[in-house]
Amino acid sequence: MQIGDLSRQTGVNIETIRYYERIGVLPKPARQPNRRRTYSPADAERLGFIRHARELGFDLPSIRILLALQERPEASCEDASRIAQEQLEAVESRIARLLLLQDELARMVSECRRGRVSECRVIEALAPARPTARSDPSGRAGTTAP
Amino acid sequence: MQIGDLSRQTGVNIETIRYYERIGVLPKPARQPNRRRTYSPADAERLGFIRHARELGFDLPSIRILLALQERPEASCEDASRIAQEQLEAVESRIARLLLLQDELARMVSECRRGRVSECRVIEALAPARPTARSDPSGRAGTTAP
DNA sequence: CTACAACCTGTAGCGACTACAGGAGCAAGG
DNA sequence: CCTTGCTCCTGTAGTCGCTACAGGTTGTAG
Repeated sequence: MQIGDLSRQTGVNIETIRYYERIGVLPKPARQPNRRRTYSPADAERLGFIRHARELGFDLPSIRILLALQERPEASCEDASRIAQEQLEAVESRIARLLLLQDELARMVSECRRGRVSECRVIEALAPARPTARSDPSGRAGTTAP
Repeated sequence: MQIGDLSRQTGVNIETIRYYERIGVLPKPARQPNRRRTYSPADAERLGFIRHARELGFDLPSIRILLALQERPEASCEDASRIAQEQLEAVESRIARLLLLQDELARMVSECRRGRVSECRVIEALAPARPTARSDPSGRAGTTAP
């Protein structure tokens, strides 16, 4: 099977397949005499694994670890479950954060009376706390973005 | 106020501030004789606006539009509410997607008995449909045996 | 024979930053 | 005076996970 077949079979873009090979997430495949890549069903399985993991939001370093584990059936799956646990927590916190955003955006949108910018809740809600008469230029430090 | 003060006041990284200037999201500030950038409270407000919008997930092109609108109080806020509406929809669909992931990940993690990789639900769940010891996997997209 | 598809390599671009090299300016302390 | 240390400067390159292109070769069908 050559790269186009693999691409169709797994739904992964050809360029992405070559990219995965370049960064070592997929092994270098055998080549035909004309230098074209040849893949086995095992390669397709591996790529399917990668694809599914990407869809679940795992990053490529994590996927590397999961792939390495997958090849050692007798190893403990401690690492795998830790990675999945971390991913789950990351997803949960993203959800929590997005729910807050959703709230704020929904409020913005629903309160916008579609009049002039000067009365627009969307714009207003984005503006930082205004120095309404009183200024606080003490530059309270502290939270630098991580 | 110079760039470090602005950074502390808004919580935006110094490098990011310069980046925003480079791409024209922040206007080029006045300079002191020693070439250092000087910012006004209005700049801080603008940057605060940008930061908040970024936190809400707006991309920089959208933010550019919102900033331009903000400066024209008499304009209609139609664009602003449309952008916010789109952002809201994007957030909603991201939430929906993440809830599905959360489900799948939670199932993975909870079913993992922390034994060997060969029995690990995490790894198993990521693998694509296996041919489970079946002979003749001829079904798929004109593949030839390797 | 010609057209076209599929493949090849290598490089550059995306978005939104972040990091670093290598230097300048300035205040305080010795 | 000189050093130390801080902030700032410019310019460039790296991050992540792709995606797109240029410019070439090979294979296949009509």
